[in-house]
Amino acid sequence: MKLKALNGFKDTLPGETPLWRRLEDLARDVFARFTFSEIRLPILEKTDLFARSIGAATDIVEKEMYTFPEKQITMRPEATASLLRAYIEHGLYVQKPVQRLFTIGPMFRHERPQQGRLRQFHQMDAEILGSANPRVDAELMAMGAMLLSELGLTVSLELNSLGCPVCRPGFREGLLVFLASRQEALCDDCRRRMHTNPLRVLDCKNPACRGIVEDAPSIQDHLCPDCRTHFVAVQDGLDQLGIVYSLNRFMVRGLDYYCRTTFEFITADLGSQSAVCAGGRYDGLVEELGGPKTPGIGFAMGMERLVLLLQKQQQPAAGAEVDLFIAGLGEAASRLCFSLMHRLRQAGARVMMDPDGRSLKSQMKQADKAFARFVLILGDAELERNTGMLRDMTTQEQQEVSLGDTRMLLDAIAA
RNA sequence: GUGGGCGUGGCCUAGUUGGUUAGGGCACCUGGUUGUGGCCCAGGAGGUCGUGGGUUCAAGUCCCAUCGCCCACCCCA
Repeated sequence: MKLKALNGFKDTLPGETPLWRRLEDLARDVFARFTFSEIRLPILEKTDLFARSIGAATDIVEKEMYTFPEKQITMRPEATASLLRAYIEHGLYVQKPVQRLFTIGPMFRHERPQQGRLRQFHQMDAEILGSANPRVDAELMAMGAMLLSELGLTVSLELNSLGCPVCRPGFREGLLVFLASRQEALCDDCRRRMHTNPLRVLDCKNPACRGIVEDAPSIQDHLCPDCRTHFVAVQDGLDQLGIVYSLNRFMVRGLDYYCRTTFEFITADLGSQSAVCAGGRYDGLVEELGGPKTPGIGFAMGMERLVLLLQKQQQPAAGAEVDLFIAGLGEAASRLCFSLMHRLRQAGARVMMDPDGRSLKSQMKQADKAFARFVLILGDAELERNTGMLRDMTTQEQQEVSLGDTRMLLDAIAA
């Protein structure tokens, strides 16, 4: 085999697209209930946009981006940066005080692929811009929870607050002191992480590190009054909506722009790629990118991960995608079938035929495999009378119908 | 970037201590009386055994290299 897709890039074959459709359709429906509007964004942006928003020192920006260096442009590794760029560029903030936006599409990161992680992957992103009210934090999480629940998935919600520029630096220093005192016992990665991003040590999966981190200071005890109030109110909002969650003081974010509320919906069924939806607040980011001071919060859902989970649950059999299969016997009949098929399609029916005019038995088999609900058989006998034999594939009943009036035929197969 | 595993027709796979035309299942095609599906039966098409070297009288089966894929770490959705 010579030509193949690139490593980490996958075709979604016809057998899988119904599941993707179901996911997208339900997501659009739930987002609509929460009065989110769709925004569609380009895949290429200036490299600088991502460096400034995600953080120049993050792994994503340092080594995982698909960049055309000579042009200084990059294929987006996530959607929030692009969305905020569009928000600022088009002055959406003057149109209404609070914007609720979602976008669905491919993202690109040059990582080593593994289960639930591709180089081209797809996310559904939802963002609320223009309100710092903890109520919208709860609302956004409720929306994620509703979608996941209606997909039939069992996930748990974990919540934390990362503080803000007022309180986080102090916590970070305290944490650093603590870690330095125990660094002999930390894993190699964490000794390195201590200096690049000490908060990351908190969610190291190494058992030894986990044990140490148990005794580390908690961000939740070091929030400034404003962040503390906000955090409490977020929890109150979740409680009001009946959203179950658990506090996780070890959960941090990989991207630089997050502050205050952070959350993840976690599954136990996907190996190490356990987060199917993650997000948080980023109150300083719009301003950082040159827009007005605007609070914001959002989440991203990994669609491949959701599809993997959906595939693990029992799937109902594929429904009929064909209303009518027209089986013609002989060239003359096939000619008639061809034009009849087109007229029925114009009238809205889903119709197919065998272009090669195989045996009737073969055509019946094809109709069966296509889950056609009806087969219309046209042979010499029917030709003479301008009729067709209409067979209901589920009841096996047949009746001769006139071809003179397509309306009647349509009614027959619509029943 | 670092580990581990695996590469046999479209898909899943059997292939003994290297030995005659590489088997099977699914899917596909054609039939099983004259114009009829889902079951069953028969027949058929489809494979340079990832690739390139090497050892050998002989390699899918051993050795080396190379490419590819998967899983895990890292990171993240």
